[in-house]
Parts: sequence; structure tokens; C-alpha cells
Amino acid sequence: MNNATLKQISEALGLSISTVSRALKHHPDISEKTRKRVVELAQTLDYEPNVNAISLRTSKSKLFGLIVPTISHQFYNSFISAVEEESRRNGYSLMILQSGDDPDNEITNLKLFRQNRIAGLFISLSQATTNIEPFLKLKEQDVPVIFFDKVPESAELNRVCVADEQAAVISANAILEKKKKKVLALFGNTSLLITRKRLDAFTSTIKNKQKNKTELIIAHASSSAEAEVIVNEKLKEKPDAVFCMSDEILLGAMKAFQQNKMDYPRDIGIIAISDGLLPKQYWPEITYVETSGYKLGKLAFSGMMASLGGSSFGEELISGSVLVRGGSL
Amino acid sequence: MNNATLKQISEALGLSISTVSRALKHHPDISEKTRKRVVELAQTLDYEPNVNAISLRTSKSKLFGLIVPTISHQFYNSFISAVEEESRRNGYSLMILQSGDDPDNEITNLKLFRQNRIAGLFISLSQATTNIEPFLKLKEQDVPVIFFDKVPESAELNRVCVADEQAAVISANAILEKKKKKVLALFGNTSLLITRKRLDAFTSTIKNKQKNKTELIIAHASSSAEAEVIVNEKLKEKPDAVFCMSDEILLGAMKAFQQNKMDYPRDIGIIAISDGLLPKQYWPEITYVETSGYKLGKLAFSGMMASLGGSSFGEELISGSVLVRGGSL
DNA sequence: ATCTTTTCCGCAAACGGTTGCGGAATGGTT
DNA sequence: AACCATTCCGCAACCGTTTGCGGAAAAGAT
Repeated sequence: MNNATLKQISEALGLSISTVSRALKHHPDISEKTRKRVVELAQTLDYEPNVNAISLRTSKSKLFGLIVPTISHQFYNSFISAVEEESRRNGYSLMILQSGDDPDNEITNLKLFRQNRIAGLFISLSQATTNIEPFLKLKEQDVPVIFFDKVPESAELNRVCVADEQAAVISANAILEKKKKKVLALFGNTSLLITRKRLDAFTSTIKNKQKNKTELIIAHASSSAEAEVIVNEKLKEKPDAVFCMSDEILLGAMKAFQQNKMDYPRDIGIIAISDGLLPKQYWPEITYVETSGYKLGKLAFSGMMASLGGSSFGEELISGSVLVRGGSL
Repeated sequence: MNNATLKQISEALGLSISTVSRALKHHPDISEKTRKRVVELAQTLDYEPNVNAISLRTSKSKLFGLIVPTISHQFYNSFISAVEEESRRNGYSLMILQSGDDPDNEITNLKLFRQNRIAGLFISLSQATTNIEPFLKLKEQDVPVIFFDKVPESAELNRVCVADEQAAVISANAILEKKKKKVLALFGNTSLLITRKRLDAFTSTIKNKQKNKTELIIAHASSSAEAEVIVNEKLKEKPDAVFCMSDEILLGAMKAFQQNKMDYPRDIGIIAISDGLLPKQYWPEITYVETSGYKLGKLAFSGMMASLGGSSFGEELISGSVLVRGGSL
């Protein structure tokens, strides 16, 4: 389908294939004169080494796989951008697949990746995934697996997460600082580790400062639509602040706000944990605790390179969850 | 890096490599007895044919490339989902790269794709791309190129677009139907064919129905932030309807609405051309003319398969742009 | 003139899978 | 017993690249 080969160049120049190969990679055996001739022709012919031949020979590909529940999510978008950037800088390519939050698709994707002989895998698990056996099998075959964001519980795996507890604590403190008395706190599905971590950190922070006597209404939603319904319902209890643990939930909450013509921050305060894109879509902009997918991507990539180098690491947290003040609290 | 090879299976079974190969693909030369033995062992060994070896041998890869300005866009997300689905169904893989709306990145991405010997390319051009020479070169090497959404002007290329004119006409008619008198119409950068098509169709539809004497304020914005500023400004002229030709512009307009505490549809009507995700984030939901990335993706894929089969096609339009009524007009 | 370096380059095998061709083994027919 | 057809399988070459090894040619040393 494509272009020139070493053989073609060698024949055109009356050299052997091996000489051309060596010339192209500055092997000291090759004279400067010959090298120049080769390089020149290679350029005019748009020669690109055939990665298939190289991969076949070395049994090493320069391809990473990445699986996310959906790319239609700002957090993952920025994560992907970071990994893509770093991959390129390090001579790797990246293949992106979506699980659609379906464990079956994860398996299918995994098979595709194995066929393509990926050198490593980044994965954020689907909500329903319980069996991580297939991923371990990959690991046994010396293909590093980096779990990120939605990670399994087993501790000896390579995991990269945002600072869940920290983000929740910062959120809780921001709410307490504003002397809110009745907080509606919205979380995702508790089957996810990430949910439980944020939930625990948030509630214990609120409760430990008993002098405030802040009341807490906790609810769970596993989709925007669900969050919308719940907020519509709970608004009757007149909370003076709402906390959303994710973009998805924030979206539902904001829709409920609009339906009830809530005037924030006057009638009610709102704060969320977010990557930062969605909060800026509203006016006043939503106050949020930033969990950067981009930074996490960079971290995940360095973890991958370390794993390729043979080292393994426990769970790592990204440090800088930081409060970004909008006008919503 | 990975698993079993034909050689390993053949040695374990005391057969030759070729017999194993044939057994695995139901070649009639192989007896049922032998085939069963082979298939069984292959399964327990998790045998997967090495795509590198196959690609190397056939000079054909089962990999498509796809370039979009950014994956952080609902229209492209759904387009990608469609192409991904179809690719999988047809035994292809998909590699996704972002140009970041930068022609230089497009070239870099193209190089990556050539190294990976892609079998075909889907691309939505960056705003600034003027030189499509490199894509033509690909085409000469029998790698079909399907342009979609942001397409170049040359007519003999394979192009797949949404029904731009139709969508604009539907929007204009919806506005006229509501007897609006002063319409603020927001468009993107005129360097894009897509902008000019929508602009022309929209304005001529409005103007041709002179009995309405509808006044038209036309403005251009190439980002959300710009749209926000413009709407804030133009709101002083008291339009009674706003038209946004894209999600990006709608986002900016809505922010300006919120800043001015506009109560739509009471104070002002709004309508947009969109894939449908963003309009549903607001309440009341925004009335929009749907341009489905998903459908376009399906169309693009069938175009790709046709091209691989040797046929070429002119510009194709997706038929069904349809009005989805929210509560905003 | 003979021998040793140095410089420069080619041979060949290997990575894993496919496939045309030829051939051994088996069974059946006279 | 001689022959033919059928069934089943292996040999070998090829895709493009890399690399250890060995060797020819040129240059230098004695």
C-alpha cells in the first residue's frame, strides 16, 4: 500500500540491503560518501521503515492501547491528550477504544489490542467490571497495564488516581467556610472505589467539625438524568448548598436548578469536583475542585514508561487538587 | 511480547507449521481429526495470529486512521463511535489522532499513519489547512481518503458532509414560522466551506420571504468566548431570536444569556444547528436542527469500503437533517 | 614484496504467517 | 500384484528489516 523499501533503494544504488539499512542509522561501518547517497535517495523516495517488519522482528510494538468508558467526557479527553502527546514524544502511537461502560466490550477491545500486539495498556474500568483476570493475563505477558481513574481495588496493581480524598475534603471545607447549614451531597454509584473514597472523605470532614452543626443530605445517582430527578426532589427540603462529586452529576443538578429557576449563589450555593470545562459553561461559573485529567495523563504515562523499564509501583496520587473559585458558592 | 505462534503449536502436535495454519482456517486439505486437535490447542494457548506478520506479508493492514481537530466535541464523538463500530464489524481497527486545529500536527499525524501503513483515512480538516497535497499523495498510493465535515473544495475528492444547506433552511423557516422580527444570526469562520454554505442558505431563506420583513443581524465568531462577547454586545439591539450555526457558538450565546438573565423563550427565542447533546443540557431544552455525527460516520464508512473496492464517489449529503423542538423558540 | 590494519560492505538467518506444488500414505479397483 | 484416486500433509519461498560474522579492497608498516 505504501512506499519505498530498503531493497528498492539498494537496487537503485547498486548496494546491498544491509548497507542501506546501516547507512540510514549512522552505522560507523558505512562511509560518509555512501551514507549521503543513501540518505538522499531515501528522502526523495519518502522512505519510511515498515513498522510491521520491525515489530515482527523485535516482537516489540510501538503502540499503546487505551480504553475508557467513553471519550465523550472532558476528563478523559484531557487525559487522552496528555497520553497522546507523551506517546508521540517517545515514538509511540496510541490506539483508543471505548468500552461504553460494558465489560463485554472491554474483553473485545482487549482481544483487538492483543492482536495488534500493544506494548502497554491504559485503562479506566467500566462500572460493572468485576473480573480483572484478563488484564492480569496481559501483565503476565510483559505488557504493562496502568489502571487510572476507575481502578480496581487490588493493591499490587499499577494504579494512577486523582486525589479523591483531598478533593472531597477541599470541597467540604469550602462549604463549611461559607457557613452553610444544610448540604445536599450527590455521589455516584457506590460500587466504584472512587465514589466510596470521595463519600467517606466528604462526610467525615463535614461531621468532624461539629460546632457547625451542618446537616447533610446524601444521595446517589449513576447518571445525569437520575441526578436531575433527585435534585428536583430534594430541593423541597431547602438545602442551602449542593455538592456534586462529578461532571455528570453537576450536569443533572444544573438542569434541575434551571427548571426551578434557582438563583445561585443567592438562593443556594453549588460546588463540584470537575475537570473544569463544564463549570465554565454556566454563568455565574461554578466553583469547583479541579481534578486534572491532563496531569493524570502525564502521570500515567510516566508510570507506563517506568513499568516498561521493569519497575512496578503501588498506587500513586496526583497531588494538586486545587479549588477554583467561580461565583456559585 | 505476546503469545503462541503457529510454530509452537506445530511442534507440540508434531505437525508442520503449514498444516496448523491451514487447520485454523478450515482448509479442505486438513482432516477433521487433525483440525480438532489443532483448534483445541490453539484455544487453550490463546493463539492470536500476529497482525504484523500478516500485514508484512500482504502489504495490507486492517487499520484505519482518523484525524479530527479535537475529540472534545460531541459531533466528532458520535462520528467516531459510528466509525469504530463499523470498523470492528468489518475486522478493522481504528487509530484516532487529533490535529488541534493545527496544519502542522496534521502533517505529523499523517506521517505516523504512513508508518503504521493504514489502509484508509478519515479526516476533518483544520480551519487553517490550505494545502491538501499530502492527502492526495496518500490517495495515489491507493490509500483511500474520506474527507468529512470540514472538507476541501475540490470536487473530485471523496467527501461526506452533513446537509448544511438543508439544516440552515430548516432553522430559518422555524424562525419565520414564529414571526420573529429581528434575528441575530451567528456563524463561524468564513474560511470554512461549511460556514459559507450555512450562511448563504440561511440568509437567502430569510430574505426570500420578504412579506415578513424580518430584520437580520449577522455576526461571526470563531470561538465560544468570541460568541459570548458578540451576543452580549448585540443584545443591546433587542433581537427577538438568535440562531447559532454550531455547538461552539451556542455555548457562548447561552453564557451571555445567563449573564443578562434572559428568560427564553419569553424574552427571546433561540435555535441552533447541533448534534443534540448540548441543547439538552439546558432548561428549557434548546430547539435545534439535528446534524447527526453518528449517521455521518456510518455514511463515511460505507464510502470508505466503496473506495477500497475501487470506486470513487463525488460529494454525498446525508439526507435527514431534522428539527428537534425543545422549548427555546 | 610481504604482512598487518583499517575501511567498507555483503551473506544469511530470523521474526510469523500464507500458499502453490509436490509427494507420501491409504484405500479401492481390476 | 499392479494401478489409480483420494486424503492428508510438508517443503520452501516470500513480505521488510536488522545484525553478527566474515571477507574483499585499500592503506600503511616493515
